[in-house]
Order: sequence, then structure tokens, then C-alpha cells
Amino acid sequence: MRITKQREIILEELKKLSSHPSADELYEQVRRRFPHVSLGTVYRNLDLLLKLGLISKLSVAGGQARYDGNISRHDHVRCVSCGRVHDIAAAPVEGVALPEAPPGFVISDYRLEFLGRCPDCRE
Amino acid sequence: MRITKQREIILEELKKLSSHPSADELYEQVRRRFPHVSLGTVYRNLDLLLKLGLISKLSVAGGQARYDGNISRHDHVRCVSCGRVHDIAAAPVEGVALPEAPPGFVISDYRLEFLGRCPDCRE
DNA sequence: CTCCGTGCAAAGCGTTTGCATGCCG
DNA sequence: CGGCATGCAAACGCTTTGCACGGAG
Repeated sequence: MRITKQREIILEELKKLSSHPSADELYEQVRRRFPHVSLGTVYRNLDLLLKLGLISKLSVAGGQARYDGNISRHDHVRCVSCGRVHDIAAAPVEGVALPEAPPGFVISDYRLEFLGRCPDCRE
Repeated sequence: MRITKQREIILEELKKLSSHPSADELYEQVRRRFPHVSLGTVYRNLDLLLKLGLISKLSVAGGQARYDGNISRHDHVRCVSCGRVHDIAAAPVEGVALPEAPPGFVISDYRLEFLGRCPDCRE
């Protein structure tokens, strides 16, 4: 795998941010250090880094995807109003009986996301 | 709120299906009973029913949204390969301490989704 | 020198929206 | 009848892709 300046900066900047940026937010950030980068390159590298397991991607219904450079075990709280995502300590699910899977279904993972309102969006 | 034939059928068909259809899958289903319906109407009514709390909408990473006419308490398993969603008994989370929210953040709900492979996608 | 990765722009896809018409109440 | 809901199609926002060029190895 070839190491390009763009690739390096994209991963660095994502790991630096704890704001779970969307692709275009990260693009803006990367542009400060590498003005000629393109959005397409950001998307292509995010996909690649995802496949390599170096970053993770957060589910968002209907909206744009958000990326997380922190792959240590933790959960998220999402503001239902502005969509911003904050980190939260991993919920202690050990000891909780997992539900029975439907016949033939093999469960390999789960995603836990909390919903609420961030300080800026409450009034 | 006005009761139109379209609105009636959309809700009925969604409640009838346990496959968590996407908007266009539901559209196809509704068309069998009401051929002249439009996709826009399906979307508009899904939004409305959602606001009324009569149905729910499932988070799907990057892909299309899926809708659920069953609003009783239950969780979901999503096949990471084909994207299909199956119902699963609600995970017993009572007694598990919820994580501390970030300062000023008010958590009102959570979503728990299991990931795995459905029988059709395993070989 | 090779050929992978990039920039650019256009295409793709799910969803939303503007407008004139239709139909519920 | 009045006005909300619909059908239709265009617009939209995010993401992906095709193509020719450029730079890493």
C-alpha cells in the first residue's frame, strides 16, 4: 500500500479530531494542510482506512456518515437535534444475557448508541 | 388529520410486513393495492406516521432507511452482508448502569442493534 | 518505468420539495 | 367548497465513479 501525503494527513487529522467529523468536515480540515486535496480522495481513503480497521464509521439514519479515528472500545451519544456525536464510556454489557438470535443467524457484534440533546441544543 | 386511501394502505401494509422494508420496497407493496400511488407520497406519509409515533425508523449506516410498523419494545439484528433486518427480543438492560453522559448532555433514549450474518448469506 | 492514487467533474442513489390538480371533510 | 394531500418531476445532498494525469516505489 502506497503512502501518499494525502493519505497520511487524512489519517492524522481524523485521529486528532474527537468531533467525529463527516467526510466534508474532515475534507475542510485536511485542506488547511494540503489545499489541493479533493473530496473524492478523502472518501476513497476513508473507505480504505475503514477496510484496514484503522478507523470506524458511525451509523446515521438518513444523514451523512461520521468517522471516528478512535478505535478503542467506547460508545457514542448523538444529539437528536444537531447530529453531533460525543464519546461516552463503553456501557458495561458484560453480564447481560444477549438475546437469542433467529434460527441460523450468527451474531458477531453490536452497536449501542445513546440519543439525547447536547448543551448547545437545549433551551 | 385527513384520512386518505393512500395513507390507510401505507400504514396497513407496513404493519403487515415484518421485513422492515425500505421506502421503495413499501412503495412496491402499496402499488399492488393502489397502482397510482407515488413514491413521494410514501415518503411523506412515512414521515408523518413517524412523527405521530405510529411507526419507527431504523438507523442504517450509509444505506437507505428501513421502517418498522411494530412499535412494541424489541431490538434488531442486521445482516452485515445483505442489509436485511430481523426482529429480536429486547435485550434485558435493566440493572445495567448507564454510562455517565458528557456534562450538560441529557440522554433520553438509546438504540441497540446487533450485527451478524443471516442464513442466506452464510456459506 | 509502472501503475496506483489523485484531481476533477459527472453520475448515482435515496430522499425531499415545488407546483398544479384532486379529493376529503 | 376550502384547503390539505397527492402525483409528477425536478432539485438536493451525500457518496461513488470514470478518466487522464502525476508521483511513489
